[in-house]
This record gives sequence, structure tokens and C-alpha cells, in this order.
Amino acid sequence: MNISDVAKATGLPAKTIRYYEDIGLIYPTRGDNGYRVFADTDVHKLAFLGRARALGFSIEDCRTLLALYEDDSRASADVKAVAEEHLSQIGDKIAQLEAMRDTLRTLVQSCAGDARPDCPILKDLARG
Amino acid sequence: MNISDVAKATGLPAKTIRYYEDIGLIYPTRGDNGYRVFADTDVHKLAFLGRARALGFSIEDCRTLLALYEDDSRASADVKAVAEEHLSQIGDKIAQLEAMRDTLRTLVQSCAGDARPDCPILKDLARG
DNA sequence: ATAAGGGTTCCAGTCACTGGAAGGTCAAGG
DNA sequence: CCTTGACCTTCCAGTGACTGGAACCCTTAT
Repeated sequence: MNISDVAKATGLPAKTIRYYEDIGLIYPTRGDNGYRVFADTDVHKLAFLGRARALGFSIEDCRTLLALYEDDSRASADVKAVAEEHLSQIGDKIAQLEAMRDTLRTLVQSCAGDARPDCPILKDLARG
Repeated sequence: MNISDVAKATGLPAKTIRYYEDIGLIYPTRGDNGYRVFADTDVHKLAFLGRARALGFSIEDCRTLLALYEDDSRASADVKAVAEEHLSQIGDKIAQLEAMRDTLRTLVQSCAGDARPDCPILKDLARG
């Protein structure tokens, strides 16, 4: 399989697949013409990475998860720990964004949004 | 005022203040020794920027907001438009994170988290 | 022979800083 | 006058995870 076939199969851009090889997440072989040749295991790994990234795991987390996935003697506790840590960080980020949203929503609601210069949003930013 | 005084006054790191000058958000003057000299207006602007950034506005949004702030003939509608657009993007990001959180939470709950290798999290990632 | 549509590498840019090196300036103390 | 320490300066590189683009090679069909 060439790179564009793999891109179609996994939904990942070819650029991203090359990048994942660069940083050592996958190791496709090479054909005589220098083209990357992807085995089923590579495609499988890339699909795994795509789903892990879609869940917001960092590349380093993905590396860890992939290593755990390939380690038959792993402890599920190790996987769970990575996921729980990520879950907690997602929670933190949501809380932060919600705080911003609440403040912003209040400000937006209080702004007339007309042709006059008077604006509570700017007033708030000018001295919180 | 020298840069470290301004840093204390605004809560922004000196590095960030220099960066804001680099990208043309502020224009402190210079003393004979080459040191930046900050006027009250500069400090005021930096505090404005700090609060806008804390609400998640991009630097480009901040530039726009600052320009509007300094334009006495602005229309509050223009400010409101920037804020509403940002508010909507925050909403999108929250929704995305909440989707991740829901999926992840379910996966984490279903994982025993013990010494055995069997793991529903990896199973899910391996073929979603 | 050529053109289209693959593939390759490498460099630069994104965003908003942040760290660090190398060096100039200033005020206080000996 | 000299030194020490705390300032300040500029410039370069790195962050995360790609993404765009240039320049060039390979394959297949016409």
C-alpha cells in the first residue's frame, strides 16, 4: 500500500502519516523506488493513532498507549492511568472555557451592539 | 517605569511585554541607556491586553479590540461582533471537549484498572 | 515524447509565548 | 576605583502537531 491509499483508509492526511514516521510512531518499509510501503500493521497503528488523537491524547500519550497496546503483558491500570490523567485535564480545560464563556456571555448581553461608541465590553477590559 | 515594574503592575511576564512590543501592540519609548520607558497609557494597554487574553481572545482579536478601544467613534456593534464570534468558538470548543470527555469517561469506567492486560480502552482505540 | 498524477525531501510557517546565552547599565558597598 | 548583583538589552531556538510549498523523482498512459 502506498501513502495515499493509507491516507484514504485511515482518514489521516499523507503529510501527517509522514510526520508520524518522522517522530518514530510507525516504521513503514521502503520499495525499490524509495516509496513508503505500508503493511496492515502500519495501517492498523495509524487508525489507532487517529482515534487516540481524536480523543485529544497528546502525541506522547499516543506513543505510550501504542506501546501498551503492543505489550501483551501490560497492566490495564497503566492504560487507565493515562486515560484518567487526560480526562482530568480535559475537565480542567472545560472549566476554564466555561468560566470565559460565562463572563463573555454576560458582557455580550450587556452590549447594545449599535452605532454608538459606548460599550460595556471595552469598559470591562479597560479596568477589570 | 521600567519593564519589571510594569510586569509587576500588570501581572504579565517581562518577556511577554517585549513580545507585545515586537508585534506592534505597544510602543514604549526608550531612555538614553536603551531601556524601555513605559508611560501610564502603555501600562493601561497592557492590562487591557492581559484581560482580553485571559478571556481567550487571540492576539489579532486583541489588536482589533485595542484599536476599537482607542477609536472614540467606534460602533459598539463592532466590539460585540468580535466578542460574539469568539463566544461561539468557545462554545464549539467546549462541545468538542465534552464529547471527548463523555467517550473517555465511559471507557475509563469500563476499565478494571488492575494488573491484567485486558483493557476496553485499548480495545476501543484498536477498532472504533 | 510528454503529460498527469503519484511519490520523495527539506524548509518555513503556524500561535503565543518561553528559555537561555551573551553582553550592556546601574546603584551600593568596600 | 573595583566589584557584586540586579537590572536591562538583543537574538536565537524551541514548544505541539501539524501544514503549505518548492523542487525534484517515478510510473503509467497516450
